Amino acid sequence: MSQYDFRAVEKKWQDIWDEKQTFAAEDNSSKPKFYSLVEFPYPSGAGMHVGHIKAYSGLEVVSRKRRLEGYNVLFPIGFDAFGLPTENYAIKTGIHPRQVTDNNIKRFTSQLKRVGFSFDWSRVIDTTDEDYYKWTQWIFLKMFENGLVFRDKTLVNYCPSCKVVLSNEDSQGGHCDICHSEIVQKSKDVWYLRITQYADKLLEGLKEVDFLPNIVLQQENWIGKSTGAFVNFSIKDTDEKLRIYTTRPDTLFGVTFMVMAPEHPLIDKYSAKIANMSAVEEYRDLCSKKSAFERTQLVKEKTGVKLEGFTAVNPLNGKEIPIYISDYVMMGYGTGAIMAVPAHDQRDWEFAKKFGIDIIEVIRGGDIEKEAYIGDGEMVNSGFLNGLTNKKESIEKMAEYLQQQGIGEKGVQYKMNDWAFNRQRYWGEPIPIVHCPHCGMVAVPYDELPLRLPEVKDFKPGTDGESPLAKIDSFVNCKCPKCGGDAKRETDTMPQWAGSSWYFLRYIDPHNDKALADKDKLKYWMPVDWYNGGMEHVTRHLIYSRFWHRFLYDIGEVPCDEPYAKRTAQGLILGPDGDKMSKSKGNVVDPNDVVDEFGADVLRAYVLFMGDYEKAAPWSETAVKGCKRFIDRVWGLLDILKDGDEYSKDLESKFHKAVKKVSSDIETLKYNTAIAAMMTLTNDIYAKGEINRAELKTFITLLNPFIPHVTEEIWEKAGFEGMLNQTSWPTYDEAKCVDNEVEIAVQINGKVKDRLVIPADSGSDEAISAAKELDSIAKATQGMQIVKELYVKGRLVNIVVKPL
RNA sequence: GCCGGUGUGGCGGAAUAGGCAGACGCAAGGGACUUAAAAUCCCUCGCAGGCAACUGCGUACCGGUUCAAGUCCGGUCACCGGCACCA
Repeated sequence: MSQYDFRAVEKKWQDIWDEKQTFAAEDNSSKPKFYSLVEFPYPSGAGMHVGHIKAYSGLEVVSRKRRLEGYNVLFPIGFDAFGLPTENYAIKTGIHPRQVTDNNIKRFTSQLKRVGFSFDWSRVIDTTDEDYYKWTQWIFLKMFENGLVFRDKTLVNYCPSCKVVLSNEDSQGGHCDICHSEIVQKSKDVWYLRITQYADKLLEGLKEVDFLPNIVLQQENWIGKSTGAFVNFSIKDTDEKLRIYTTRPDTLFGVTFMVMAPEHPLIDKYSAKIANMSAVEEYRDLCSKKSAFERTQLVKEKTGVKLEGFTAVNPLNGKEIPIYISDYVMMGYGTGAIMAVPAHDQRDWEFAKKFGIDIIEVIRGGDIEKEAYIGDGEMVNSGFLNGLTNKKESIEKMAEYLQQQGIGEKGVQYKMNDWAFNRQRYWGEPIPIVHCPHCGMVAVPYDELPLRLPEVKDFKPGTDGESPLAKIDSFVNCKCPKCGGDAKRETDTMPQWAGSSWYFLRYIDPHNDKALADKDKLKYWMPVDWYNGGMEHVTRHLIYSRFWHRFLYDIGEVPCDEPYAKRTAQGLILGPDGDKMSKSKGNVVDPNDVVDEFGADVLRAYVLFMGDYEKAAPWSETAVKGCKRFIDRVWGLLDILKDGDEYSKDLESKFHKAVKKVSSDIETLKYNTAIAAMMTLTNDIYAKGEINRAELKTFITLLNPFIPHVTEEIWEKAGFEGMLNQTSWPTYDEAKCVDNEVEIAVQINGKVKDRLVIPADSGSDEAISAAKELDSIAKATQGMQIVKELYVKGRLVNIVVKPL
């Protein structure tokens, strides 16, 4: 048989699949449906990365297997193309982002096709297409209509380098997600989506879906729900209340001071009452200059200023309590003020030590001279709570008391903040809102969507962080849709994450111009059965899109509350040096090079074989060759093909076992062991020296989802009918997975001494007596007392002996 | 600091439910074929000792449970990821 010409063969089948639309999903099918989704790529100028290939190859295998199992499979792809890298490239080169995006999409498409992924190419979407972002804007307006959009002037995360406001999700760790510059806090007018209103639903929804446990955990931590109580402290000589949130209301008797965030509004309101206002101003100034990073440095010492002449009253005992401002209290969480219980909170303890404030123990069990005691114990110095030892009970009792007395009430807090939703940039969806001097914020009417991005020459943001759109008078000036008077358009655009928050719905009906998707089609296809993507999206895209989808469910636009039934994540591919691949390190592997040199099948096999799918693994140039050898050996099977319409006796159980193993491994992301099992089977076949037609048929069907080109070619060359991808997945017989004979180990005191072949159905007695007949075992047990004998079926015999 | 995860040959990694540690692949060494190289095929391949049959040790470290531990329990260390003054 000739050498395998992968270039010609791969091109041939890719053209056939393309022409016949082999992998197009059917809309009105009676077959069971399977919707497998991979995260659509951002079409960057760098082209595809081997990481993309690994991310898509997992569900590619599942999708191909499902089709062979008789499912109607929707496995779509598209492009998430709005965003800063493209815009920055446009600023640098002067090429319009539209042009840049189109070029990059073209390039990505050809690269994806070269790998032979079985995407449904008739459903490709592009988030920057106006027929697409029309519906992104439509959803935004629906949210606006339902009170989920609001505008607020607050301190926000701001990237001085990108000149944009960022959400918390986009500035994790105090650094800009795009350029990694340090984030500063800036007071700005910001559009927010009220995602906190969905915090509980997002948390609850996690119980009904099949996500990897660490994904669930990360989302739970990000949402960060805590339960506790709000307490209103009176301010001495005023009618004002200082409202705080605490998770431990039961420690209220241990409060010796209060702390407010430096930005707390009460400070301005009562500046006249505060005797040392200049010192306060000085401290606030200092804080505002700190970056988010500096401010969250744990190691640094506690700082603060006592407010002179401005004190609170403990509602339980009427005691006067000093109030401080300190930047260890954040305006963005709770009420921006706390009651400090230094005996039982380490931060409060450090502050109290530094400022010489009393420390009152209310929970027994630690040494509060040395550090705060945060464990459980008996309540002391706490009036009606004294003697209680159960934390839950004392919290409950205090909360009830506060409620009765009208001083406070139970409450819930979340770490998650509302989603800062506008970006002062050009290459994004325009926010469809008009600012009218009479009517305020007015929605652009639905029938005027899409609100198109205007053509501009200059994409640079303004120096004061203003959107480039603000410079286009013809865009900005408009009439108010409500009163018809002169008005101005919002000039900010939506963040990168807008388009990807609902894209999986659009695949279902990508060309619909009446709705984001047809309801019957949504009903048939949703939810996504299996979604695979990166861990880096767990607290961003994955939470944002669940939020949007739950909102669409609440307004009756989609048929189910949770969009994704199952979510998995692949591990990174590291550079050959074991470091994360990056251009600057020069360790990036280009999938094109691999396809050129070894072929698409080799690339596909290798990314799945290289290690545990869920873990990071370094690329190895030489290991790729192992997959190349394997595929050549698979091709070589044509040379030793014999007739036969059932499995041969000596390979029968091996084939049944392989079908079983490969079938189950694909379902559990164990692609590496599935391929290993096929390699083992290949070795067995070569050891025998021949393969018959029945065996070959099963063999290449099992491998087809992994290496579709070469198996399809073998199918044709061997003279089987039709196309391999349109046949069916092999089945196995559990009874035939067992061999007639098994080799077991024979142990003395748990150490292997010998091996023995016995009939697989041997009983315990037969196995043990056969073991004892072995010379080596007879010798080892001679002169010994046999304490115990056991047989583990099909595994081993263990004889426990001790000296007589 | 808190929460998760991981730790197995020279390397990537296997190991059902507590049951033969190292499947499969890579690299390495030896051999065959070849004028030669590549490719291919065959053999060896956890460590230490021994001519050998064999013996001892071995899944990060220390201890425990068990006839039997990579797997279970207690403790320690290291690395990776997430959050990070969240009251």
